[in-house]
Amino acid sequence: MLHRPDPFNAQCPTRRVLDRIGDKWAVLILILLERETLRFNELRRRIEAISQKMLSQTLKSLERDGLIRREVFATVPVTVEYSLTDLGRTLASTVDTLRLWAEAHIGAVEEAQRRYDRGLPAGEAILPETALR
Amino acid sequence: MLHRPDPFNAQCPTRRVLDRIGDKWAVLILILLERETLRFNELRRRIEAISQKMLSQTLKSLERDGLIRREVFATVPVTVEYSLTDLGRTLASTVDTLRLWAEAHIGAVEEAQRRYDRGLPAGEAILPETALR
DNA sequence: CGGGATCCCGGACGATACTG
DNA sequence: CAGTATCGTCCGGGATCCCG
Repeated sequence: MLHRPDPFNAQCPTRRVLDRIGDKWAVLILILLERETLRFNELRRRIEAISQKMLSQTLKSLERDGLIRREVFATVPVTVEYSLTDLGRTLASTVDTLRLWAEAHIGAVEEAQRRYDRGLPAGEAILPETALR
Repeated sequence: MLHRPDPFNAQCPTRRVLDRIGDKWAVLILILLERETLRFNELRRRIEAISQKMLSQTLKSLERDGLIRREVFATVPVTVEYSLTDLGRTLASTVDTLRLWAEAHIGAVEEAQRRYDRGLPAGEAILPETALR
């Protein structure tokens, strides 16, 4: 690579990758598939409130990125299984730490929100004007 | 907590936290602030293509979540500095591993995309019908 | 069952102008 | 400098129908 990746440059490929990770549905799908291979409607049932359109669309782009594998079995009716590729597995484990963070710190976040909504006092100092710069 | 967090439940708070992380701008801001304290327009310049509206909006919700701290200095014109809170720092380091993943695997992702766009051969097996289930 | 195609709405987002 | 306010647009994504 001729120039180092810069996610803050709008054109940089790593920025696009970051944006994809930023997809809320993609994150949930990766976390689920890290645990087990699932079929389309199984994913649909597990991820509450996702529409079939978004599921199908998100699965397709994850497949395009080489993160998940799509296997079609010629049964009637047809069966389609989704699983992580090796590449996808490396990402999924990273993404799962985000889930762990969320579960561990959800309390602190909610408390911060309540304080902020009350009028953001407490914890945040009001700076003296002596601190001019 | 009475019931365990379930990010797949649309109402679960951890799901909302995950969605916030899913915010593309939030991720970039956290990564930048992990490195150093920055002022509003400094952030604006560094994050290419962000509008002042989105920056202001994202900063506000990050502050509300207790992830960043906003400090106003009574200079003329006024100076505002943004920095991570302790809570924000724990998240930022996790998020930064995503950036590292993106930089490390961007090549593999782009190659997968090219293959997919060519007609998704190579690597993906066409299953024999004998594998009926 | 696992989607694709179409229609359509609301909210996200950008551009611009104004202010303390 | 660091925002807020207003407006207008665009498109993400839900709903629905259909098909192999």
